[in-house]
Amino acid sequence: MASIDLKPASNFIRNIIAEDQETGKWDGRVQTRFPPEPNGYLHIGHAKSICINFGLAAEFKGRCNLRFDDTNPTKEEQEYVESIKADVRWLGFDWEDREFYASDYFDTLYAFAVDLIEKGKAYVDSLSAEEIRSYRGTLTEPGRESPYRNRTVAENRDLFERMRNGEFPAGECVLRAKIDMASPNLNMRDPVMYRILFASHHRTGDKWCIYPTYDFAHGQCDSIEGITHSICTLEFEDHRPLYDWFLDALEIHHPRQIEFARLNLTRTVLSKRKLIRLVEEGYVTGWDDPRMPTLSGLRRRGYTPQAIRNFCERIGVARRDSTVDMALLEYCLREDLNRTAPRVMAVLRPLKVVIENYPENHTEMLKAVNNPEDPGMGTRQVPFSREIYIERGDFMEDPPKKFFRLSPGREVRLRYAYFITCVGVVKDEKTGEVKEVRCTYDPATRGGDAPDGRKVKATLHWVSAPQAFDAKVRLYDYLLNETSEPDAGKDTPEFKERINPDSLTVLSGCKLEPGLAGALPENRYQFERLGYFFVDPVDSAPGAPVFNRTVTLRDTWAKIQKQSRG
RNA sequence: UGGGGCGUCGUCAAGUGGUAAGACACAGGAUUUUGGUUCCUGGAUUCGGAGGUUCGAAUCCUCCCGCCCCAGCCA
Repeated sequence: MASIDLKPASNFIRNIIAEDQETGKWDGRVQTRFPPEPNGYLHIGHAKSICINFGLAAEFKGRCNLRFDDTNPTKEEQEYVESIKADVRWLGFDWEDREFYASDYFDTLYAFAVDLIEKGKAYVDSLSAEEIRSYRGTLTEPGRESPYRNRTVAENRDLFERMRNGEFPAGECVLRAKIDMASPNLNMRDPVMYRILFASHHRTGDKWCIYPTYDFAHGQCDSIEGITHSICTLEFEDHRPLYDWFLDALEIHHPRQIEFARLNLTRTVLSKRKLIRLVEEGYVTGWDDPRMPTLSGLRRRGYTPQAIRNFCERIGVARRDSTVDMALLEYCLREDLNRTAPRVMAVLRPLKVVIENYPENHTEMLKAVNNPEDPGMGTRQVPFSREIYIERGDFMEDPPKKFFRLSPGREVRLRYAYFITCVGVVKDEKTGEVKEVRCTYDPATRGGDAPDGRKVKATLHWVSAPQAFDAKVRLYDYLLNETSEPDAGKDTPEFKERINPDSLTVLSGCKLEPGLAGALPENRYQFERLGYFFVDPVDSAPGAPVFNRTVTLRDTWAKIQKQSRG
């Protein structure tokens, strides 16, 4: 089936590149990169960046590199590079043979540093970390120059080499750029270029005991890779003058940096720090918990790469801070799943219905359509018998005016089966709870059409009791409750107070049509009238699938109920 | 109170001097064996505010207001 790739809409980065192509600024070349730090899992905010970088490169017949910014061995691990690669691949992007690491360039970066020392533009500082901080000044006051700032080139060269040789303990000294301690831009107040870290690196092992800072590495890595458009988020805008300074001082290729606003989403968190707290404090089961906005979480929830890519195209790219409504993500998901997911009948909260005038010990097979949106997906047979299950919520003994499902005396259609009429209920004597509904059926309505043309207001899904397959189903809801503050500003309650205690509901004994016994991990289905479900690849066992609700169907009735409740 | 950004419908977002795209959400209606899908229809006399330039401004100028980022040897 044709996919639903959207035509690109105008955004300022696309416009810049298009203009560069027209003017031949980069000789028609477009080279971007997605530069994650391998210190955590990717989330949907990263997906935005991935789609921008890989998407723009593809659109303009360019290339996009995958580069790991692994300059801090104390935080980075191989496990993360593997998960990042898996996530980017899953999203549908291919970096071919262009898998790079900042650590690939450590030798070059070291040479760059020496070059700056030779040019008198870098020096070894022996101030402590605390001293450097206090010498830096504040937002409103200029900093002071380090007493070590005017060491000779020879001395700096010697000291830096000794740093590299491991002659100093961590923290003893650092290499700094000699720029301007009075700059109103704090990034220009002699930033640290190299620090001593006796940590083994996931790729270079113990080869180095000094590591470049992000600020000294990022721009040069982009330069080395011949990046034309260095796309990053807004918080790096203040660093741009510094990157420019390094590139100019080093006299090397100078990419153009373009900043855009990071993604924020309602009803969830996207900051790495908060995500870690959710995991570590046990609010979720892990980084791939289906409630998490991580790509691994969304994948396990049942999201499709196509839906996420379309979402990223629809949200646009701009420089203003914004928070996208989760409803848009869900819209993109349903749009994709509606076309592709086979329909099936499943009763989550079963209520038994006995059809009094249907023969006992009899079973017949009825034809059901697999996907009304795609006739090519064919049909299947489902069993029907005297006892069936319907959804508890589809029956009301004393219904309000707008409820038009089953209730005493009312006739409804059982999808693909018969019209049935409620003729009575059986209640628990003590609690008054409805235990069973008694109905009669009209044999003339087989398949769901009345020959006399009479209409019915509702069509219910159902599952034949004797053949029903029992399974566990998990219903997921948003991680966070709604906030009255539209934008998560300073005055919003601490996010933990907003955590939704009902983000997970586990249902067992759900009644599914028998064909689902063979559901395989990662299969997707639409449970008619309920939503889209995904067979969990971790918790399912052969013959015992566990279904995760990916997203509900749009539910007008639920909306009406919510409104009438006030 | 230093520097850097940003303010267009409830939420995203086009638009860059010629008279406010689109999407989601929302509200009506039609079709429907999923209260699903699909399909119509409705909505900013107005672009943070106030002045100014101009025949004409969301787009140019001035002032003001609000929000975000920066004081890691994190990225």
